[in-house]
Parts: sequence; structure tokens; C-alpha cells
Amino acid sequence: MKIATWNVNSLKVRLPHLQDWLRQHSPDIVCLQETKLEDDKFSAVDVEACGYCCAYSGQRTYNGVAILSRLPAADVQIGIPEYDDPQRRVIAGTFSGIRIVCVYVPNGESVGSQKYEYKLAWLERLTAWLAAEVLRYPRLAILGDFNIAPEDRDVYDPTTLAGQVLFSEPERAAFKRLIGLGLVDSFRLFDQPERSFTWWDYRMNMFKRKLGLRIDHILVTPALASVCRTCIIDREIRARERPSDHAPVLAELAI
DNA sequence: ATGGCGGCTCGCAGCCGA
Repeated sequence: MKIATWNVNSLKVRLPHLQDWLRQHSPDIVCLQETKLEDDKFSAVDVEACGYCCAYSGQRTYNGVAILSRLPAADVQIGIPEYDDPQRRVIAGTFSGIRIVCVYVPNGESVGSQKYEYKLAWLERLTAWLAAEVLRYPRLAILGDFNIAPEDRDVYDPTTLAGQVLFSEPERAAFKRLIGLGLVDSFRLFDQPERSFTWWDYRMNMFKRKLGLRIDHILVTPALASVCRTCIIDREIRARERPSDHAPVLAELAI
């Protein structure tokens, strides 16, 4: 089973890229973020034409998440239970007995801003909810744009970026608490090239200069980690014309 | 020190992303 996550930064604009990518990789599950589409505008027909079912929770302009899958989802959950968040950032479903949680963590704007406080509060709610979910679903994967680079090797320059949003201590501590639930960063199960990133700023030619951050992740429970065979970042689609600023992350489970 | 790109909007400039 191949599972993937990709922040498409507008599904409307990126639909051709997505269709190509689905045909190229034939993943079983794809978690999308920043679809930026209200539910009645979701391109369900185009996705179904590629052979995928979809579950989605969107809004216009900002945010929006979706799960595409070969088989239909069971027990779809939208949002974090008992957390009244108007922003569409979470969708979950069960596929062949595997619980898939798709997240778009708030970006946090800058350290100390209101959006930063919202990000930290949001992460606390996510972690509290997932603490129960990992017990309920031994085979669970959480995929998405976490907007956090966990370690020095996940950023192009840990000195310059120290204390900055996406890499600040409180954000990294929040990520560690999430990992502390017993989750495994599937990317680090394997040897990886140095300077492996998933996001590059559109500005300043950051992609061509290979200056990015690894902020999109696939975290899995130990039961799934033990059957995880590969985890890679697909930079190829980021190099195309009119790309998303994020690259997809793809993991293969021997299931 | 600032903004730099790209996507969005009852657009034509300003917000937001990360």
C-alpha cells in the first residue's frame, strides 16, 4: 500500500499536476492540503476519472483538506472532535483497517503573533485527540503539512533560522510531544540524502538553490513502522512549470 | 531593513502562505 501527502496550494490550479502524479505513482491513499475549495466546488469528477474516491472538507481561499483513495473511506471524521475550529484543517478515514489522518497544521506567521499562539494551541488539541486515537487504532498514520521542521538537518540553515517560525523551540517541542505518543517519522526510518526538504519558498529562487525545509511528514504507529518499506520526497513535480511550493511525500507499506 | 513569488478575492491592491 502506497500512502502519500501533498500540499497542493490550490487544487484548482494544481489539478493537472495531481492527475499526472496519480497516474505516475498510483498511490492507494493521498492526503491533500490547501485545496482552497468549498465542498460544492471540489473536483470530485476529475479525481474519480483517475480512479479515486474522495473525502474532503474545504473552504474558499484558505485551508481545505482531502483524502483520495482507491477504496472508499469508512468512518470519515472531519475536524478535531470537540474543538470548534472554523478552519478546515483535519479529515480522517479508515481504509482496509488502517486509520488515516490528514492534517494541515496552521503556519504560525511569525513567532509571538496571534497566529503563532493559535498554532501552538491547535497542536495541543491535535495531540490530545491523537493520544486517544493511537490507542483506538493500532494501525494509524498521520500525514500532512505540519509546518514544523523537527531537526537541524531538516532546514537549509539552522543558524539563520534558529528561533524563526516553522523551526522555533516551542514548535519543535510540540512536534516532539506528538512523536511522544509513540509515533515514528517514517522518513527517518531510512537513509536519506542530505538536505532533504519538502517546501521551498517561491521567492529568491529557493528551489533551484536547494534551500528548503522539511515540514511535510508521514508519522506512523509502530505497527505500521514495522511494515514500512520506503519513504521518499518526490522533488520532480516541484521542478515542473507552475508548481506547488511543496513536494509530495510518499511511503510504501508492505500491506 | 525590506521584500522577494504565487494564489486568492463581489480583484485592479492587499491579504496570506511558510
